[in-house]
Amino acid sequence: MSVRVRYAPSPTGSPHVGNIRDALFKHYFAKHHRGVNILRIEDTDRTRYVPGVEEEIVESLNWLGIEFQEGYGIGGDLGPYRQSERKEQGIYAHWTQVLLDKGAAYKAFDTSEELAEMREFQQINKRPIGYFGGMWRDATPAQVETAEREGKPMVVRLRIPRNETIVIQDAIRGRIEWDSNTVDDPVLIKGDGMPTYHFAAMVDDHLMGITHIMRGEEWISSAPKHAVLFDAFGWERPVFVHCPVINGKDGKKLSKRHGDTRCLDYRSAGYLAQALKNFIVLIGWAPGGDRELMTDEEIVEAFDIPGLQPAPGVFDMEKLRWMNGTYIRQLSVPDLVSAVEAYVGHPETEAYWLRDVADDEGRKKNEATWGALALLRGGITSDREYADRAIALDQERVVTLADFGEATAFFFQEEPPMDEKAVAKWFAVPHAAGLFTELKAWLGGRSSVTVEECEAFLRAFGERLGLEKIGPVVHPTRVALTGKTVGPGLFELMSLLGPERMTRRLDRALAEIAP
RNA sequence: GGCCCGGUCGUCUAGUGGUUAGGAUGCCGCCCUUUCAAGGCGGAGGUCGCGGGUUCAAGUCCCGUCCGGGCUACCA
Repeated sequence: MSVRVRYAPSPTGSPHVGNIRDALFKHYFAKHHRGVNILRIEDTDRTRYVPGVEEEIVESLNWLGIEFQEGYGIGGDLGPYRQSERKEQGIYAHWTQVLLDKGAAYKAFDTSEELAEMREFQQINKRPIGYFGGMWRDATPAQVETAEREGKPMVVRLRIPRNETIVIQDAIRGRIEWDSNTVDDPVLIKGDGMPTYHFAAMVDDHLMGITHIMRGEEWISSAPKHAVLFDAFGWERPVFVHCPVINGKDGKKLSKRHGDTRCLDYRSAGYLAQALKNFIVLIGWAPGGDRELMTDEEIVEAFDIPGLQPAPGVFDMEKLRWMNGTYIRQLSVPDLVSAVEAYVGHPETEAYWLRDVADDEGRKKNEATWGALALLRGGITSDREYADRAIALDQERVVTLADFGEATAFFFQEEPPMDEKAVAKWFAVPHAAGLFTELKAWLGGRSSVTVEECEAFLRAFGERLGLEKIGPVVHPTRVALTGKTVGPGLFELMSLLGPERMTRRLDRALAEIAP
């Protein structure tokens, strides 16, 4: 039988890394088995519904190249793929009635106050907390009829069998069992007529032919309810695959301060989709052996249940940064420049760096980052070839796409800011003025210089000075030309800057030495 | 409180009874070198949560225990 899985987000907020990892596992699992991945929107909680999130979910998924063969926005024979629409079609009402007719579910008319009271009582008496029947599980038809006539609030609950052992077979953890007396009767249909996750997801999973219920391990506790539901219908249970979750550095669920960033913010921050995917898939899954850097094809080939880890993992930002850097370095120059061009040109990039942040220092840094990026964007429009070559020169020196702003800034600034300490150190060497003057003279009249010519000139100058190492010649020149002590190879950068720009910068340096 | 899941360097992990417990990241050092990176080489970092067993042999099997986490909603 062909594998069918589903990614079923609730549109209650922007997709974060945890959600995306879930989607990623299903994507690779389906591809590995040449099966089907379905996108289903679970919008049964109207109180938490956030408009516009569906679009962001789709955009996040598209950015990462997570594929679906069926579902919301794609289509398929088993739609609709949005649960609120399925509810409108009466799908859940129909299957609720089936359960009611079988006696596998029952109507309950407790008020929320009564429920709260019940829980309080259970807490005080140290009893298991939950709905284990109340007065409605075994109410007579007459009592139910009266309650309905009085218009009391009603929910439908699943009748969990008592005094039994409920066993599920988890594909990662093996056999898991519960005393059915510790499993309470879950609500299937809420007071507003909407189905709960427990009901809608399981009914849809069956109707959509889902073969593997892959989900986070936080669902293990509800698994017996779901198993009982499948059994009550007489449906074959899918394979349960409870995947480990991603935790923050504190070992707890991912939170804002621990890297649970909005998925698309990684794009805005300059991460490559492929790097993020490779990194995230490796949390909670390993291909065996020492493999880490993998192409998408290799991951598809290797991804399967045996590599899934039972223990949750921690999101390590530093390792993501390393991986992103190696992915940037692996890009061909044409691919690199188009990635950078797309990045600086994306409206969300600017919005990301310029958005409100609480601390002052952080905001200033972000503004500076965007300032440099905007400079690069301007450079690309005014002289694309020049900009592209500048980008290529910094490929080895960045971790994210955003780093290209700062790294290439001096190429576009008419008067790059000078690092004062560097000026103090390198403009003070005795040969500085002579070096700049000679270089200027050498440049005079030329329209361009090659890397080799620059190197030859500076080496010759060094030799005339009797220098063994070329450092004392290189460093002052670098500072004069870029204002900085770090950056791409000096000869390469000189060739790209060209005689005109260099001459102006040398004039400025000379003025600095002897005002 | 109850139920359930988990536990190998800080972190991600390899490991399926016999390995000096391996790799990656991060950290430190050296080399290369015009700087910073990148790259190469090396180092520190693990009593495999702990305690008992079983076995000639245990990270690997069994029992107990501790710690962490999840659920305990008419949220998902």
